[in-house]
Amino acid sequence: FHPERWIEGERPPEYNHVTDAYLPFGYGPRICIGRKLAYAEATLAVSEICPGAPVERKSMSTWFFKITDRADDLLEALDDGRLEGWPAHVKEMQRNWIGRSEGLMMSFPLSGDDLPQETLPIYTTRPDTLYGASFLGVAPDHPLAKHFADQDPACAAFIAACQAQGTSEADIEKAEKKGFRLPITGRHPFTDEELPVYIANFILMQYGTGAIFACPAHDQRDLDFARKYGLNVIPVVCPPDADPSSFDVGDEAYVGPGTMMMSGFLDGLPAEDALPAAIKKIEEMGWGEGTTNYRLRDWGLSRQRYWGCPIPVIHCDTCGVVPVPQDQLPVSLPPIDASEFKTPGNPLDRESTKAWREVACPQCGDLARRETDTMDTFVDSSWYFARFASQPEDEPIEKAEADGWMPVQQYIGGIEHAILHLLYARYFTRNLKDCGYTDATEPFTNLFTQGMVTHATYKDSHDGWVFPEDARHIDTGRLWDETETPIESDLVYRLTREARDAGEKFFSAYDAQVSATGKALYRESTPDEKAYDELVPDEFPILANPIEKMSKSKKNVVAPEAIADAYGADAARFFMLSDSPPERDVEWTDAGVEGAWRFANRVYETVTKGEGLLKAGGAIGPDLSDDLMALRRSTHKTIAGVTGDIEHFRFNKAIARLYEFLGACKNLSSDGDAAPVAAEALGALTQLTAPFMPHLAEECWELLGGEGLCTDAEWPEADGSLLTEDVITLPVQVNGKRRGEIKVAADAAEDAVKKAALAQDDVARFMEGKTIRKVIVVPGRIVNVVAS
RNA sequence: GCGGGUGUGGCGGAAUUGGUAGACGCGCCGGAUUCAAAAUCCGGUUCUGGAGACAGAGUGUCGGUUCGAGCCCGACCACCCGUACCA
Repeated sequence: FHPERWIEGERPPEYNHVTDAYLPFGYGPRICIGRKLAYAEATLAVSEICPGAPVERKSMSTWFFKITDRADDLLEALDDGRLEGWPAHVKEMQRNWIGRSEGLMMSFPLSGDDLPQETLPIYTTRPDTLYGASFLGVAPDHPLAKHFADQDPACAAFIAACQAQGTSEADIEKAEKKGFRLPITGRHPFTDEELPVYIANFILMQYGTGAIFACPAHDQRDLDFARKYGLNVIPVVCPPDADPSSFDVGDEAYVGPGTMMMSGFLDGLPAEDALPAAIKKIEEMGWGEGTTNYRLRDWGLSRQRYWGCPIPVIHCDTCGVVPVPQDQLPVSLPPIDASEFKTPGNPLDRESTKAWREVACPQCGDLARRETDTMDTFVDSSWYFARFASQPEDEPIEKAEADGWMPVQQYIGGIEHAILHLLYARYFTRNLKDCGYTDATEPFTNLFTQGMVTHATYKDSHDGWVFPEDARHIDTGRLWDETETPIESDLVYRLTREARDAGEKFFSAYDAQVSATGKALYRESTPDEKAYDELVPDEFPILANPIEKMSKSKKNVVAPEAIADAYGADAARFFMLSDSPPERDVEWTDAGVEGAWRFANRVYETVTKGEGLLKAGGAIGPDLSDDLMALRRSTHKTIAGVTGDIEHFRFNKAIARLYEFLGACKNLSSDGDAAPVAAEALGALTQLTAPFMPHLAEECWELLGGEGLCTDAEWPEADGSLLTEDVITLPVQVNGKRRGEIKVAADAAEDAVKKAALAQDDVARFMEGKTIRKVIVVPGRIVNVVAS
């Protein structure tokens, strides 16, 4: 990102969420688009103008990427090994999002007066149940519905009612199935029966054709609808364990496998065979064909706002949509006054930007207009990695250069990007490949989804959020109401007096139900003690709420500056890495940071004991005492362990090892023979700590007299011969329960180990009066004696 | 409803992938130091019984496989995330 290209000015408040989420201020208009790539984008965009685009739009078109054209490949790559380095759950989410289904697209011939169309195309995944059809349905915003709404006020009213309740989530949950009967019918392909046609509120225009045939016996929604309007319910699939002559559905549609019945030529077939048979028949009759349908929809990339990358096309009355010529790219946004943001709508459509908008058509030279829509920010994030791989930013991507880096070996991001960003990036990379910019099809070989930082939240009794640092914990307290039942909350906290004095929000009285009595708000000590405490008048109870993702509105963020001042940036980083595995959320706690801070101090103190040792040098002697050998083993085990843990993203485990190793270094001596051993240990401690506490490590490095920067020093390597012990401790089990342990040479023969195990006192004690059936020796691991 | 995931001490989490369950940290308890406190250091800390050595139980529940199961298999329960009148 090039700061010199940012636009100076005030951040428009209504675009807060955009700038917060993705971009440094003003990044949009000058996004670093290579000229050639921008041209490719324009071409892709121009080639597809959505036929069903809403017409109310001010600008002349709505721009889509035809991501559905690549749905199959995007789906297949999830399973064919190209994304082996991705977490299974992310792949599963993408699979669901693409939502491929095999089915039948067919048309029912319509009869009735004043028909706007002769047939009604529908989509179904259950053509096997066609004989169970009892009505046809269309979405409220289906063209057919609109046609009749124009003539019939009742119909129009029904549609309006559907649209009014449509979006509210709470409504959808309990929404009743509702329908409106149209004065037309559709002819059944197999039975020639005339089926009634309804507008139904549960049909979505966006999916399939926005129309269905309904088989109430085998679809719950259809059944609910049929029961309400007294329509036929004809079971055509009989469950394996049911009697076909008497099988009927009650209020629950049967969706399982079974045998076809009441289904003419399909009778007796298993449902899974009936499905292709029905499709084949419909195809032979010429009424429709088997198709694949996707839940995935095309990617609408145009946004009616100023902050975004301009879509580089020009609209000409004569030539139509014309791409901006390459030598005029990138298209820059016109500078505008900050006051333009105070009115809703896109400033690019206003009088003030007319001079920018009106340009000569690149083809005929007549007066034409620039596209005023800008791109979805997801467009930018879909290919930035390729841009980084080939610089400079105002030159086209150089394929050879890009392929030197692409695909990204390790991508790290939050789970919130599991679908949109990661799918768009995969799609875009395929486009880049087709345009000849890279050979990669998949952008990210390995994906790691890290967790978020969460923090406790607190609320006062008026539901106001309270800063965690203002909550003083009373760990023995619990809130009770007058009848002595615990109030739904955990422990009691009180707003500190300091916070209140500083003007922090607080409430004047606790819940009326409690404070009416003027006492008994909490009690200290154990629940079986009946002594209640009065509230201290100037302290106020607040309640702990769920631990949540840090958010300014919930007041549970921590200020990085404050943490850095109090504990240092190293401690904050160290704590976050140490507490949880990185794919999980970390709960931020002050106590945790303090622990990290203590560790930092202890490391520094320990290293002080070895001041100058690295500079002094000196070889490690051949005959070391047991203690020194033990320290060396510990050093090298830690090197091996931490290195492996870092490679596998197990930072919390790496840090646990560092704590352990610090304990081992605690009493080291740095005299005589011990000096080189101490130097080795402290040098390793410093280097292994460096990735987590870089500043501390550099201090320690200097103290030890290391050369240059710790960061630049070669990573320590573990000596394999020091990773194993000569004498090992083996646990001994009797019948699977641990009863004792023995010390044996690491390379002891099995017989010797058996002998030692059976001779062990505790083991012998548990075998008294028993016969040994078997002795299992797992070398280096365990001995199990089976006796009865 | 569907899809995915997770269940281990008071808490965050370890467990070499079938081999000593609870590493390490937080918290808590005890001790040292201090006139006192904070800080620091040392020790303890799964539960039950026992002064103790020790014994018994124990990884959401029930069952199975195995010399041996937190880990594998079957059934269930709970919670979390995603998603939805997707025909």
